[in-house]
Amino acid sequence: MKKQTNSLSRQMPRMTRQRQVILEELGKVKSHPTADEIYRKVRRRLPRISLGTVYRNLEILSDCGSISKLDLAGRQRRFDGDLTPHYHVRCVQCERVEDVRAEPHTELEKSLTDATGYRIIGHRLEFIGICPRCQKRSHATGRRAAACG
Amino acid sequence: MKKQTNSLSRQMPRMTRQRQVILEELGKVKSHPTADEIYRKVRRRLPRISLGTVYRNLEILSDCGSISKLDLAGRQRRFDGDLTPHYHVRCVQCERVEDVRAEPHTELEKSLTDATGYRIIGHRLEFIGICPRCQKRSHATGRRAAACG
DNA sequence: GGCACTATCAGGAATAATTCTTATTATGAA
DNA sequence: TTCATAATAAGAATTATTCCTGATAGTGCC
Ligand SMILES: [Mn+2]
Ligand SMILES: [Mn+2]
Ligand SMILES: [Zn+2]
Ligand SMILES: [Zn+2]
Repeated sequence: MKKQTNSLSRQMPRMTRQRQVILEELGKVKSHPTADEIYRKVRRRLPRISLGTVYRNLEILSDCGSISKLDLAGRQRRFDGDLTPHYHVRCVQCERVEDVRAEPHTELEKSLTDATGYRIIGHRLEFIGICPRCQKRSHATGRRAAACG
Repeated sequence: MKKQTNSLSRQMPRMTRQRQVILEELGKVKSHPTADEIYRKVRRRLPRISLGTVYRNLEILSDCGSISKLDLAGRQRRFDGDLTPHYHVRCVQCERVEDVRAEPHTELEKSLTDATGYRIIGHRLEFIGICPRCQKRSHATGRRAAACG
């Protein structure tokens, strides 16, 4: 329903305290936090910040190319401070999202223009699996399917 | 393209009129409609149906393997009556989603278990581009953003 | 410093998609 | 028919996100 904003389409505006802290907190983690996870982290340093400010600044930082907004499966948006091109793997049980270090498979896009008529500008590849933690737990308990960690 | 290990995990319950019409309407189209698009179609035949019933039955039909629930980018869920394995391409401008007829690239999943520790059960590959219709309409804005989800 | 101008803020309302609750109705077995 | 169960319509609730508003804070100019 929303129009897609072009990446790098916005000049970096002034770096406010809130924006700085959001950027720092996102840089600290290897996970791929949602807006409200970032909000909780940032609030420890800026207790008066609002969730709206977090959303707005994540959008701004993403627009000017300082962070990346992930478009993964699931209803909640996730953000990534790591700008190098990489894929992700998601645990179906605990929803954890981790990096997959691999060369982008640009060859996948070959010949698709002919096949579809679309001008192909990219692709999203996301692996689905069960993380080591959840594998261990399902062996141990033999049941349970949510909220690990 | 998640493997079909746990589809059919629910036995098909009785086929009600509402469920039947939802299935038929989804079977009619080549597009990948959202729940409310299906709701609008179905309502022409069953004007008293509720959106909640559409959601509930799409869930049930998907659980028992009669349709598939797509896990694409974007905040709105889409459904597909076509159960054969295939990929999709999404137009960034008009959000249209169309099929990509291609062999599943199962080789992508090779070696990921070693690299990540995850037990890989599938992958989701979605191409991003501009559809022929939107190419015609757009003003040569040469955007080039390789999005690797 | 004082002033205008603008960006950003906090807080909360609004929106959108989806799920849940409740009272009612349909189905089918005994 | 009687009864238990499954499914329904309607709408409330929830969740994630965006938008609005009035207040505040940074910037350039005098
Ligand atoms: Mn990452
Ligand atoms: Mn399809
Ligand atoms: Zn896990
Ligand atoms: Zn298009």
